[in-house]
Amino acid sequence: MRKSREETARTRQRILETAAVEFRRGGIAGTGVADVMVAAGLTQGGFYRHFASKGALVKESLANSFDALRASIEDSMRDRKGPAALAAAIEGYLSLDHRDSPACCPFVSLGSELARESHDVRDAATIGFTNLVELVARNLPSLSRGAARKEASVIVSTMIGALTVARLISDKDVSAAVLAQARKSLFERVSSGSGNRPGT
Amino acid sequence: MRKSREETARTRQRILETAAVEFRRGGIAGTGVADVMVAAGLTQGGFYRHFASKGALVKESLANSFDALRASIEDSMRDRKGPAALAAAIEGYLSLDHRDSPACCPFVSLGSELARESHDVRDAATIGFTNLVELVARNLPSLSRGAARKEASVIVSTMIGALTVARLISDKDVSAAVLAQARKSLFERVSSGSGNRPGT
DNA sequence: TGTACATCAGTGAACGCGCGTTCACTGATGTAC
DNA sequence: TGTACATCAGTGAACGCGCGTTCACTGATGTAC
Repeated sequence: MRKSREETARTRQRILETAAVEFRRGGIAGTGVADVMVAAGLTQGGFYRHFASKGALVKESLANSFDALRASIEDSMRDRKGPAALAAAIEGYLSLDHRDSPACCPFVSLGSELARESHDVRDAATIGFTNLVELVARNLPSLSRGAARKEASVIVSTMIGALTVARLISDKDVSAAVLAQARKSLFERVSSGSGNRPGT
Repeated sequence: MRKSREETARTRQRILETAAVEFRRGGIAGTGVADVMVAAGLTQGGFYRHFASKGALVKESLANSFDALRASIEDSMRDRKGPAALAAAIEGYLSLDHRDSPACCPFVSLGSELARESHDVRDAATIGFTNLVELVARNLPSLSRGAARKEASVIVSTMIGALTVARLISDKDVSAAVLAQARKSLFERVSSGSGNRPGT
């Protein structure tokens, strides 16, 4: 039953992409190697032909998730720039669809679990967060580079916090209101150009 | 080895308080009944004299954690009022000490896990969040009741988001910077009284 | 180009291990008289 | 108030079960000549 090199590479990629979604859906601790393999249409025994351990899969699939998040936000900005690009990104990120998606932002779907992961995984998270901050800062042209980064850090923190809260709350009205208020506040913040006097 | 009624009640309370800390330290999925019992100075067999299941312990101990969070924030406000009270609360919440504490805010230490918990637990989380929003809103006297609640929802979301990010990031400088920028932004936001024009 | 053999992707069953839960047992506490 | 018995908090071992990982096996693919 040996497969060709190309098929082996495709299988590995399929496991990786399946895992990225399954970990976000069920949590890292809550998703087993067998769950991932069955979801990828395989049996668990074959897993170790592709990865050395569950930890290796976690590390690699999360790095992919962070990249995919950045790509998804860049995509939501399309060819807009400045406040219009940020507004589009915020609208998509703080939407009910994103909240209810199994492929939700990894900082939100895995936030508290990531804090207990290996240094490797948390290094990938650091890069992922820094990339998001850069992406937002690039669209705050009225601020200096340093000030834009600081402002962007707060904007991204608010987005992650609001979506985290919206997902864990059981009351659908409160949840939708948390998203709506964060959207409104961030819209005003990015359109006023500078938020509330970021300095130094 | 039967114990008196008072001692039984004290033991139950001890298990509850131990569990509240252990779940926040190691996660719900990552903390076993035996871990909690050993940390409480007991053996695992005795657990079921006090609780029907691990789920029942989770529900009850998390409700306690949400109450303890409110009490802790109220305590950090002491007898201050308005912006001064909020500044004190923000400073304590977004501190390095709080970030590194095993008894960290449950919305942060368990955020992504809570989204997958039972409706009961998430109901408790809804009440816990609403209570924090009320506490903050009460100290925004320049705004109408409704506007203050909306503003408070964004402030609390930002606090939770910034602390979540600060905990999962491996780079200590970036982590400290995320907290510092959120503190600065929120200080300005609460001292200006209205943030950025909350409406409706 | 064709043949013979080595490789290895994937299967399905098995392995320890730790988990939540149960249980027989103990002896101090609570209750009935 | 004192006595006899029932209750039950806590112990320590055991139970299934699911997990991550390993392994013998298969047969198609890759390689050496």
